[in-house]
Amino acid sequence: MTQVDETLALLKRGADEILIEAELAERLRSGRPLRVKAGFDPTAPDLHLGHTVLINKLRQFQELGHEVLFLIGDFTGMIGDPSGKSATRPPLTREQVDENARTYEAQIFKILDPQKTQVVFNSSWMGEMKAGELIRLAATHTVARMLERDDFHKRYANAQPIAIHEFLYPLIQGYDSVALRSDVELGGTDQKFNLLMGRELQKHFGQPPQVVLTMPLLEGTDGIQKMSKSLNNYIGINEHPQEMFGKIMSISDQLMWRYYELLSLRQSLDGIAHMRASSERGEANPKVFKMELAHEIVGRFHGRTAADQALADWELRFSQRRMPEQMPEISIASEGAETLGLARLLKEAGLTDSTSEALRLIRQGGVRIDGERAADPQIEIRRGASHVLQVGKRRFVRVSVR
RNA sequence: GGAGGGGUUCCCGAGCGGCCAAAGGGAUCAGACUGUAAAUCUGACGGCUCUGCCUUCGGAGGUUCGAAUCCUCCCCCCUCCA
Repeated sequence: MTQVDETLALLKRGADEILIEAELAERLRSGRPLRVKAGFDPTAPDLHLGHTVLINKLRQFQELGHEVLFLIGDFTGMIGDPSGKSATRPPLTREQVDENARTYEAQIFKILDPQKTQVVFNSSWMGEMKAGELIRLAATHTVARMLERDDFHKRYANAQPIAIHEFLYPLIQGYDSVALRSDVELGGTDQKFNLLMGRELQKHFGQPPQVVLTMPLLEGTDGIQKMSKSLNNYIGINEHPQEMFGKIMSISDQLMWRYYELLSLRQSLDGIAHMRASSERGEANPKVFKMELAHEIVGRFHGRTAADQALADWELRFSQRRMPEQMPEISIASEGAETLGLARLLKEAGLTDSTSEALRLIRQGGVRIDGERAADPQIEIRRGASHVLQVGKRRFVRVSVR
């Protein structure tokens, strides 16, 4: 096995597809640092574990000596990647974009090497482009070609609206590759169309076409749909250690193996297969493996100590059903009344969204006062009293009535 | 420009004059069970001063004892034709 073969094998791990592998091998053989591009949405500076699948791969390129072009699509952000959900978005101000970029940096540099990362904005060349040039760019592709894209195709077939400007998105993303002279572009499998557009446009502009490397999309905590903020099935890398730990514990035992494969750096594929086999034979409790995974991931973003604490806290709360050591404290004004109804208090304390919900939960036995179930909606709390209110297994608040 | 179809509660989607705060599914929340915030089962799921009252079915008017359901105008989306 040559050095290039080894490198290639490394890069292929976890990747969904490499187009075209032979071209990647050739560029690796050249020995020069490759320009590796990946684009990100400017409005979403809140990265989640799904993004880290890709970022981990970028990191791998860096470790091999290549350069990462972290593209913030502030210009394309005006369009929004045509998912069918988002219509036209209001353009962000320069200040907002800069602010978001800083937030991105704070997050990605937990994984990427700042020395080998260039953060770039596509507004810096797209903002300069003349209308005539944009029309010439649009002239390079046909409507039929655009409709081949899966999103467009489905929306068109399902009688969903497609605005004309949405067709510009793939073109601009592709043009970014021209502007950056990228050698490789990474993206999720859902980005394949856009990534290939980069190849076509580079050829059109007389450049060697970039290699396209797609990574699988990580399913969200529901185990079905891809992880995304809008579906609220995500685990953000900036979430509190306890929350992050808990969310990982809440994924199904089934989904855990997928997370191991795509997120664990500690476990080899063989190691994962081994764990899986032993839990399927009933020799090991899947909960233990899930805790290991949660511990590894929390540790990656919050450090070892925080991960240890999150694990200990989780054990305490859910395996032993004890109250957490720390909880928010809230003081509620009784406004002259001698007592306050429990439902009202729950709402005021932010434990429920409405008193209706509070009453429901009380009737369903989901509310505890100082650890004792409170199933009577008529309960009143006296002024001056202080209690631990609990809703479900997870939400605690220490409330005092003044 | 012409013809037709459609906009329903967080999402999908039924309802098409009273029995509708409105089927069903999803999401969510709670309970049971459990070595998991897994799986499974059960229940809840607009708001409130909660056995009652108030506000919802694209928007504004109207018909009617009564409208998500009928009429008028308006806004938006889709399909076909031009």
